[in-house]
Amino acid sequence: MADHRIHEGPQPGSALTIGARDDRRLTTVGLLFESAAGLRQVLERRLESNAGLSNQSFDVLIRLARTPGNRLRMSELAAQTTLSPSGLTRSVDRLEDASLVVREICPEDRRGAFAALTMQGKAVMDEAIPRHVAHLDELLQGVLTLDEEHTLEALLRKLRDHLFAGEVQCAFDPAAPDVCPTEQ
Amino acid sequence: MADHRIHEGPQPGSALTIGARDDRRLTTVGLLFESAAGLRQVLERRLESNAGLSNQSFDVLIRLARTPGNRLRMSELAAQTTLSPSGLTRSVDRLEDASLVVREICPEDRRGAFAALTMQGKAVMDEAIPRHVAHLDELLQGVLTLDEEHTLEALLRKLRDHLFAGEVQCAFDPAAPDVCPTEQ
DNA sequence: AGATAGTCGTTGCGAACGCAACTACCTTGA
DNA sequence: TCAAGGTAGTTGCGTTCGCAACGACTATCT
Repeated sequence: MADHRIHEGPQPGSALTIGARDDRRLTTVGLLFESAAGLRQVLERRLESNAGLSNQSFDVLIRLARTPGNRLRMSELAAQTTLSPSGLTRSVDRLEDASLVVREICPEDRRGAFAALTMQGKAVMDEAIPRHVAHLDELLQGVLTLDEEHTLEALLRKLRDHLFAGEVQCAFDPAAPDVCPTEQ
Repeated sequence: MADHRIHEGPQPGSALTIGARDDRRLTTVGLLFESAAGLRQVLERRLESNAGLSNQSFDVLIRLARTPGNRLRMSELAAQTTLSPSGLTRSVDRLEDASLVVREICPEDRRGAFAALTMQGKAVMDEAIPRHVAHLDELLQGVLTLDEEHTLEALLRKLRDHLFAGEVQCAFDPAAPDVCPTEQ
């Protein structure tokens, strides 16, 4: 059971029959959402029991852990995580309550603030990251070949870059789809 | 700006340097999450202004719209959407308040309930779905070739099936990774 | 038939989020 | 120098969600 999760093709009798091409795209984005949601769910479960961290907290922490100096501006962190400024504020509040992160004032811009990993936060991540990676390996073992993983990564990167490029650009010219500079 | 959204490789100086292979997988899942989040955000914005629907409501409604009879058991709907039973209850509550859906009792199992599209709900979806598809086409136009889209779909399907198969199986034997029957 | 266990859906509760409004600060230009 | 406008981050408020507990019903077993 638990199959036919998504519309695997519309029923011919339905009054809402959709063209096959349209349907394919609908299915693809459905798969994207389901994959992300499924992965998130599995990872969150394990992350919770391993380190007592939500997926969201882990996302913030790993970006700090992987930044030289282990600190990042709040705005930078908000941009990197898919979180609104207010959402990030609360998230950092929680991490600060848990003594994993501290806020540091920014000397050059006194409006700004850094979120910085504490010693304890670093220790937690030093343990949590390898576990997380191991879990990921275990989870993805045998699903995709190395080639397929590379392909998937490349396609997703293309998609993501396009989506966010379009978003940034809308301020200037919504009609120009691919002018925005991308990384690398 | 708005680039380097995700860790595009760890800094060599970082104390938390991670093996390159591990890093790649971390990046891939990061891309998966970001793509889904980005797409969700863009679609939601448009969906909201076009039909006054949240992405979540649309997800429920489209599954009803594409089912013969335009009705589905609550539990079925909960399984199809990535929503807990309680989450689905509230969602259907909202849709019922909006007169897009009605609950119908299930004669064969008097515990159960159907969620069924109302006339108005069907009318809304008859208009919303083509718009949504058009938006999707516009959004994805020129990002991926047809081949790439097919490849992406196939890879995502593999991934999703594996994730959910593992989830279901855990109840029986967590060590057996690919016994669960899949669709098609 | 009657007791027990399991399933379907709903509700109380607390957690997390986004939006809009706000404060504090920086920047630009007269 | 000082005013006007923009930016960084926080907070009030409303919304949505999942978990756990519950009531209603069904299935199973004796």
